[in-house]
Amino acid sequence: MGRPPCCVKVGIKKGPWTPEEDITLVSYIQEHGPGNWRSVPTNTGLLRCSKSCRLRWTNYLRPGIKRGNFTPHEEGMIVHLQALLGNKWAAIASYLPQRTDNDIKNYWNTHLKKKLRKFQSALEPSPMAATDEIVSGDGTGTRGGSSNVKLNQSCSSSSSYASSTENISRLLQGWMRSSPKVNGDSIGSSSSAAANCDLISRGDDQFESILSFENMNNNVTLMEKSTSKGTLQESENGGNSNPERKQKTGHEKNPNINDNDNDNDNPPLSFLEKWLLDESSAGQVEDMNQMMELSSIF
DNA sequence: AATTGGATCAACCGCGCGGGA
DNA sequence: TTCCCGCGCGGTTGATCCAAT
Repeated sequence: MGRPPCCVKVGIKKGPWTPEEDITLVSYIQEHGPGNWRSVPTNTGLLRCSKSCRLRWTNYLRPGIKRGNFTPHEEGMIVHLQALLGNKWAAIASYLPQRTDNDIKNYWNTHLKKKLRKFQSALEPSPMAATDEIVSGDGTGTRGGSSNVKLNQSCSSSSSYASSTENISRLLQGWMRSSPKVNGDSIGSSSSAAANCDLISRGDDQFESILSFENMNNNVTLMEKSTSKGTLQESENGGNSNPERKQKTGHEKNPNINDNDNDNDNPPLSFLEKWLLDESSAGQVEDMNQMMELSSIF
C-alpha cells in the first residue's frame, strides 16, 4: 500500500547538508543546470536522494534567494496572497521570487499567524478570542504561542557553516555573472546567509519592494481571473517568473483555492496591512500605499 | 552558571499530478 | 488504457538557538 519512501535505500544520508555536499551539488548544477534530479545523486556521488538534492537547491542554494528579514511590504503581500490563495505556498512564492515557499511557509507559521492572532484578539477583546486559529485550511497547530515575536535571527546566529556558505556564494557569483538572470531579477547575489545579510543591511528594501510590486502588478488580471473561477491557473509567462516553480494546473486537492473560512474570518485586508505596518519598522510607506491601492482592486 | 522552554528554520515525509512507456 | 516514475507541493518534525528564570 502506498509508495515506499524515496530514501529507503541503504546508505542514503539524511540530515543537515555539509559544505562539501553543497559545493558538490552546486558545481554539478553549474555544469548541467537544475533538473533531472534523479540522476544527480548518481552523477555527483552524493549519498542523498534526488528529492533531498532538489530541496536543498530550491530552498537554499539556488541563486537569487534572499534570506533574512521580511520587509513590511513582503509581509503585506504574503498576508494578501494567503488570504487570496490559501496555503498555496508555491503560488505565493511565485509572487515573491526572492523567497522560497519554505521560507514563506515558515514565516507565516512563526510570525504572521501570531500577528494575525494578536490582531484578531485586538479586534475582539474577548479572552477566548485568541485561542482559535485565524485561518482555516492551515490545519497545523503552531508549537508555542508566545507573542514574543523575534525578528529573524539568521543574520546574527551565524554558525560555523556560515563561513562555508560564503565560499559557495563566491562559487555561485561567478556563475551568476555568466548566466542569464535568474527569475528575472538582477540581484545576482549569492545564496549565502552572510551575503544576504549584507544585502539586507545595505537596505535594499526599496529594490525588492519595487520588484515585488511590479511582479504583483503584472498579475492582477491573472489573479482576478483565477479567483473568479475559483481555481488557480497561473499563466506561463505572467505570473510565474520562476521557471522552477511552474504551477501545475489541476494539482489542487481542493478546487477551492480560497479556504472558505478566510473570507469570513479574516479582517479587511487593508486594515490588517496597516496594522502590520504599524507593528513593523517604519518606512516602505509609499510602497505600502501602493499596495493599499492595489488591494482595492481585489 | 545552569536550566528550561519557546522560537526558528532546514530538512523530511507523504501524497497527488503529469508524462511517458 | 493502465501502470510506473519523476517531480513538486503542503504539512510536519527535529535540531539548534536564545532569552528568561
